[in-house]
Amino acid sequence: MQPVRLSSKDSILEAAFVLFSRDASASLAEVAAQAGVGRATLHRHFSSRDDLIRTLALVAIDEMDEAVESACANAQSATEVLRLSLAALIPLGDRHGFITQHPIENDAEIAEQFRQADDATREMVEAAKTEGLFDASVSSDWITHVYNALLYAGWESVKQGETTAQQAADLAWRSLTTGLGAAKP
Amino acid sequence: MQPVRLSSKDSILEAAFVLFSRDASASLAEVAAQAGVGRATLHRHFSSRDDLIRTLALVAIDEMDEAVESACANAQSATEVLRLSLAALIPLGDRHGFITQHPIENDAEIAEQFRQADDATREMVEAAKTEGLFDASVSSDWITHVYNALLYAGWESVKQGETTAQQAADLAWRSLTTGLGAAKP
DNA sequence: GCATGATGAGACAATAATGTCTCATATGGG
DNA sequence: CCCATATGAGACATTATTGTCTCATCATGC
Repeated sequence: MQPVRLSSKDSILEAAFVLFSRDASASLAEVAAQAGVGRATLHRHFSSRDDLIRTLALVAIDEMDEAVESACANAQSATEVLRLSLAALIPLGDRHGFITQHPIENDAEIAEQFRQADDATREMVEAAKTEGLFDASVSSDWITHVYNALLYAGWESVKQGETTAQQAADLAWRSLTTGLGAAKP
Repeated sequence: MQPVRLSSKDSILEAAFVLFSRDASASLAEVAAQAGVGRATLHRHFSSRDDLIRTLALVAIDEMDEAVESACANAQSATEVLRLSLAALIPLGDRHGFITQHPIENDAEIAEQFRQADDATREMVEAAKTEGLFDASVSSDWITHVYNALLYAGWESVKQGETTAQQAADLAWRSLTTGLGAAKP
């Protein structure tokens, strides 16, 4: 058994995700307290608030990329990539939320990486369209919006204890593809 | 023609919605500047930052209630209420976003009002289920999550200029009920 | 014109947040 | 045991934000 305990740096990052996704104006003192480390230790690892925020964004993007890559290693189609990615991303909903609701327009590198991730989703959506997954008459922009929105809905559902991550992923996928209407007779 | 110009107070509220939904840690100086009023004027109308945030939350809930009520005045069924509410709420997406992503747990009154609004949606969902709109085997909690998520997706789509509010409402409704899958042969 | 009320600009003080520093301690490897 | 490193606690200076105040200006209605 490896120790469950995180390093100071990771504790801080984890605590910051939790706090900042709930309240972007939380102070660094709150973050340090939540992480169970001294305020000075936080500054030893992150030179400034901006540095912390920026690191969080990079970590979030990195974790999401990694989760998607690992989940889709053996995917046989764009459809499968979308389905597996959704399942892999739902547990990272706080990371996703953090990036979307933070003013990272200032940082060119992060904005660019985030744009790339969004573009990748849109490309997958278009590939899945050619596979017959989506109605070709609906814009890929809209489908991408819905994909991201259902990602968030799944995360919310898991966070509130209503479903497991896998159940949420199944529900989100079903909602995306066939909707929630009663079965046609 | 009434003057298009808003009162100082309304200018501030509007600016605060725009800024705070993008960056919850925006300073009051930024809000005042965005509103085109002096910082002192902001404090004449709102005694403190908390007062402003609290007022924003109350206004947001109020506007959403009013929009729903007005849109659904002649609705004949729960299904219609949901459809019309969705269309009415999408243009108020910034209000909705503001409430969901702010730490208003501190204020009992606002938390209660927000909970009531959410409960009302869930009740409508359940009523619509008995009308045969939704698959009865899917939990109302999940349907409510998806409803809110699509509300947000519609707002995003409108904000980015991809669709009009009406188009977004139609897309969201279609996504909710029948999904985005290709038509079955 | 005059009074009234709202406003913008800016000075000001109080407060909160941030970033730096020191020192005592502990933890773990050698 | 000894040393190197990381840490917590807390003092401290700096900065940003917040909230108050005054005064000159402007618009509006009388």
